[in-house]
Amino acid sequence: MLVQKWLLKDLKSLLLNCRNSASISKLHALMITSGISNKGAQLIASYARTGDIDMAYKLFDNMPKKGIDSWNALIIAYSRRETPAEAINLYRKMKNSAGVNPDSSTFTVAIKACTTLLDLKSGGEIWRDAVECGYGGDVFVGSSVLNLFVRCGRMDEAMSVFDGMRRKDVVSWSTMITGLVKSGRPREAVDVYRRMREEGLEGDGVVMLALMQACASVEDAKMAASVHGFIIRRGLKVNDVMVQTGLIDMYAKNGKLGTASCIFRRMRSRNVVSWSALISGLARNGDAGAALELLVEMQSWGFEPDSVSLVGALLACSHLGFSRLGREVHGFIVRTGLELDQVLGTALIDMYAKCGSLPCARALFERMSSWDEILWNTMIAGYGIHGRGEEALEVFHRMIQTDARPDHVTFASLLSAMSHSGLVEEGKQWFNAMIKDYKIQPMEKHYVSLVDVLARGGRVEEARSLILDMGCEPGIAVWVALLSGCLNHSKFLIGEFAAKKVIELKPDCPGIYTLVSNFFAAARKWEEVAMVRRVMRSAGMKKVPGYSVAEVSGRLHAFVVEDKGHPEYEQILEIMEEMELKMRALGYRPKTEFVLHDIEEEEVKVKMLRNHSERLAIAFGILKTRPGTRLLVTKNLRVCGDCHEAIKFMSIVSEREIVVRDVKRFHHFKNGSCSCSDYW
DNA sequence: GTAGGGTTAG
Repeated sequence: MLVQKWLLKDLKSLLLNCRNSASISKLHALMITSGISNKGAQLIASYARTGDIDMAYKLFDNMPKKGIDSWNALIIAYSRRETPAEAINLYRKMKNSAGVNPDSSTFTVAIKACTTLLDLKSGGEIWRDAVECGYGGDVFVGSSVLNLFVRCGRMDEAMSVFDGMRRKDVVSWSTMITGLVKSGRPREAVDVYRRMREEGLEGDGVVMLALMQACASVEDAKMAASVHGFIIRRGLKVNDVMVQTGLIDMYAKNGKLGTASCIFRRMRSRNVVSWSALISGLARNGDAGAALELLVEMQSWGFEPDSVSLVGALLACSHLGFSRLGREVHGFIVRTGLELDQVLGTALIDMYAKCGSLPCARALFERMSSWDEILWNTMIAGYGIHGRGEEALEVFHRMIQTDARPDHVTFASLLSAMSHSGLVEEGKQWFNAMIKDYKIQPMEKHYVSLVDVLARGGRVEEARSLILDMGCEPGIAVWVALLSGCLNHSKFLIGEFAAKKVIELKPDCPGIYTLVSNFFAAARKWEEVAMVRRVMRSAGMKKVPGYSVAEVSGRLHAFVVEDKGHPEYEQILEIMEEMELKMRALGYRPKTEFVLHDIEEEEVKVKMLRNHSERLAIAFGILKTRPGTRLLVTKNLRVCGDCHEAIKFMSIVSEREIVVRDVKRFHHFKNGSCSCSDYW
């Protein structure tokens, strides 16, 4: 009797404390001898918790009268054991047996099981049952079905359930906010957050994390500052690694690399995620060098890079044209046996393509085990920047034979590949197919490529009509494309029209002024040439500092214009002048119209051209390598027209293959010619 | 309900 009393009092905690199935059995036996029979559900839960699901099931099966608690205990057990399908089956079994009514936890757990399986059909069915049984407004059931819809990407359904919930707690609000962010609707996420505040609820850490992601994707500096301020004011886990990492990511994606680095430096503890967040942020926002330094530093602190940090590093290699390090990253992946998933594979393929190793890119592409849209797009774009339109088309044709759906990026890459290879008919054909067969509304970038391909082919009238028929207001890029075609084909009438539009739209980069000025010079309109210079001066435009990077013997060397600070500047000039004599003998004449300063002396202009960063980088490469070597130089702006001509001659006199990648495309210089047919 | 990753173009 005493045992029975004691058992009843503490049975729950006793059962909870049982670590293994055997000790539960002992208690179970004691319960039977003491005549306790109303704790079946707790026994089932305890057996299940220790992993003895068979015993739990046996017990359940032998129960003469199964109450809701017992059903729930078993359903929970199955859903916890990563056998959610079993949990759903059990739910259905319960529904069909008479005398039991599911309660809030039954529905919550059953719907959760459906969420794990992303089984929208069963989940919706159970949700309907819940509404029928009067649980439609239950906050737990509501949150679980909310989560189901969110995970399955059904935000509109989620929103309607959310609006119907009588009571909302922080979890339901944050599920909604997180869901909107994850499905690419950050502005609506912020709106929901505002509503939450209006209803008198404060966001917690999870909500803040979601808001940081929202700010990261829309570059809302004001919102970003207010989220950060809120975190500080509330003292909201300020030192929490997750929150700090969220802040780093947010600031980095907003281009505030200084703030991001500052927060990173002040962190008391970091993990791989925090390191990777900053590495990716730096790589994406153009500080590739800092990204790579951080990767090295990370390792010196004992953190092994994972696939995310390596993707960031590969992005940095792509930017810099650092093929040696890119290959080393690939080697590291192979050595450490890191799984080559779609994202990592894509980053590697992109790196090989942008570092000039198309065969490596293609070989890796063929060895992938599955191909998603982004992977196809990457390969198409890779051929595109190298002016290999035929191969780009071949890959595209293979793509449309699979279940991959070409998207706007696919066509942007494909059309740009057509324009870089002069495939006019194909460009037109696929532009039309994009609209008609793939139901993709053309965006400005698609128009730019098509105008480019037409104008390059000399069909400037057609290109102009296309611009005038655009559904939206034509931006500067389409006029620039038209103008370059007009310059190439000496179409001065339409060209003048385009040139005026370009000036009207106030270009913000010197290269475009060069184009306009060169066009007017070719048309012998000297007054307009002077006008362009005036406009250019008064615009006070931001001049992006140009630089070129050469990879020589596996190391990177950066050069700016007239790089007097370089330790070997004198030797570089020497070899350059030496080469120039031979180049002139072969017919090279400097195109001084590419000097956009008001300078009279021809000799000074020539000197300025000689000092362009790409030329210094190439001369350095020639100085440091043997004939026959392939040089790779990347430039952050476009290669100037005179350099383009000069490098052709440099490839002859230096007996080297010179590959220059500028912002637009690759130029392969070999034996005095370049892979691209025209400069503009 | 919990932070970081790949493709366009200039």
